[in-house]
Amino acid sequence: MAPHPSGAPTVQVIHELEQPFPGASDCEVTCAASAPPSPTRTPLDCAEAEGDGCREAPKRLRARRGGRSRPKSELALSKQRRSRRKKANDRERNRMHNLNSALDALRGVLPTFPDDAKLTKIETLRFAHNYIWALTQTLRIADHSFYGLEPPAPAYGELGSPDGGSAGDWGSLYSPVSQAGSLSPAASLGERPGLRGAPSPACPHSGAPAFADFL
DNA sequence: TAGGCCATCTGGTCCT
DNA sequence: AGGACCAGATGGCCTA
Repeated sequence: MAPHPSGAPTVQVIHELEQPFPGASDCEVTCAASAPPSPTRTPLDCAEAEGDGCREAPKRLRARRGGRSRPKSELALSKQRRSRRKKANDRERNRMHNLNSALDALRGVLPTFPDDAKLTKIETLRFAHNYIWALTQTLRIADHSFYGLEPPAPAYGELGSPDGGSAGDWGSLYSPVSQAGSLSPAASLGERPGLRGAPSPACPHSGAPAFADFL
């Protein structure tokens, strides 16, 4: 279901899975920077072709009027502007690649089947949110049963899962418990044919190794 | 064909 | 001044 942009540059994340927070290093950003020119059209080209279209006009006037020093010709300024824009575009592209790398790393540690369709960005975030919540609940319950204590009051809000599922219920990760507009990954996963048949609620991870395990 | 998802560009804003 | 971050716009790809 989730689209796999064929033209888009592939993000390498395998090595990052071993890092606490992949993509955090500037080196990596720099490395990514040398990658892939845009596979699609570049509006910059259009802008260049149009020669700083009418959108730029007011700013140009401002620059001309307010310039403390204006040793540069219009041509030089235009060149400088384009150069700066190009650099900003590169940085923005790298920033987004970096963000996607982190997202891919996150996908890698979430319990899904290898042949499942790739989680979309929003699904990944929602799933991670619930997954963390469920793990927390499990830990808490295990803790208290070990010490023979009464189950504690829910820590996350008053009751239930972040999405409104029942507390401590692994199934809440995978079953559609959410109301419309909730953050539940389950809801969206349930809607996706490729993602049906979730891991066993009793042991989510053992039944579904992360993608990274198969790489 | 419509709708979802995505990558990219772009201009604005804030921060260093 | 320059970089980071953000949100809006745009267009491509894919699936139902």
